[in-house]
Amino acid sequence: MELELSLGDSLAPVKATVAPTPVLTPTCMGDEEDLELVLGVRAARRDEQDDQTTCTQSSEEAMEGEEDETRPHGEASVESLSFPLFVSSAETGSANSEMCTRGFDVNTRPADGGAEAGRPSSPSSMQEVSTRQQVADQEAADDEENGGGGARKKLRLSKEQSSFLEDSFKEHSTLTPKQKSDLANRLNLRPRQVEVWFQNRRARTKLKQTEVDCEHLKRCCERLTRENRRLQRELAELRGALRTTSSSYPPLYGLHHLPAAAGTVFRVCPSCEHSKVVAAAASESFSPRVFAGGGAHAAITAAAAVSSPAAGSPPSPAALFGARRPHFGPFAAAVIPPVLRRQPSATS
DNA sequence: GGAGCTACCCCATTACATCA
DNA sequence: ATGATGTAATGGGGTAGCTC
Repeated sequence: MELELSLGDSLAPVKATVAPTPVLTPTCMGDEEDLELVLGVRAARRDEQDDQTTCTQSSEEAMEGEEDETRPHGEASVESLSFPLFVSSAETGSANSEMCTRGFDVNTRPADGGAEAGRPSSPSSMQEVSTRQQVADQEAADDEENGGGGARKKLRLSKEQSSFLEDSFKEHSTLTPKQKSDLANRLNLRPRQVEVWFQNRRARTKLKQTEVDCEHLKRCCERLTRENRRLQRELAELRGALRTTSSSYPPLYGLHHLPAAAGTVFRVCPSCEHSKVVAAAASESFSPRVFAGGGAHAAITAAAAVSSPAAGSPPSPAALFGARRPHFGPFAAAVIPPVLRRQPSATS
């Protein structure tokens, strides 16, 4: 037995199986607890990226040459901030302790001459050139160490770095190569680190959103369960009334005096007892009116069509799938908003 | 058109740092 | 000291653009 409900100002009807177990479609959104599910996670596509700069490790050396020109000296940027990371090892924990003991900071872009160990950038100095070489050598040695099965270094970004990345993420949750290299330059990180940070940040956003969605569906399910119980009670009462009245009146004409609800039609198929709430009132609570003898499945189907959204607009997925696929688990594929899933390219 | 390459993404997982 | 938590980093798999 199915009930098609329209709860409140719900945008889409909610189809729920009445018995034996309440099941709901994941379309139960749009009520007063509606949540904004659309996130601009995938704002920038590759085809929008005019800058074809490659940002892999291997290309970082290629970028070094232009670094000093692209970096906005004197501009208000994170670089102009006094990073604890670059100034003192006291606040950044073991990573900087490692920096002290090993002579370089694993949090900074090693081959970058910009800000090593608390020293402001002075691109033209010979000392820096020599330091760069040392850093590059150290990086190479470090890479060997990692490749040789050494422990993976765990880096902690400074608060300034994190907050700057956070601000960038608020503006755009994906990166163009240019944005990536700019951020890497400003924060003295490797482009790969910036890229990974954005990936992890998107994952965290999605996880949080999933939790919110689950919570919403849980509330939705609880409400529908309550509604389901209430409707079952009413159904039982109506069946009792039907039996009572049909014993004293002819079955086709005996039900007009039953309580009516505003805007709600409740049809019971006499042959199979397949019933459906056809059009619910704006209010969630209603008392069904029973039409006996209206009876054929065709009538019910037609009535269900009436309950679909505005004429001319396509029927809701619940209405479309209802006939063929009456039961939806609460955590079907549609639980994850499609916008958060990988979207096909417009060109494909 | 298809193969190869590159870059990017998501996803699951690992590994480390920090905290209670 | 230890388990829980947060998160940087890694690796796999998929997709798209480009070149040959």
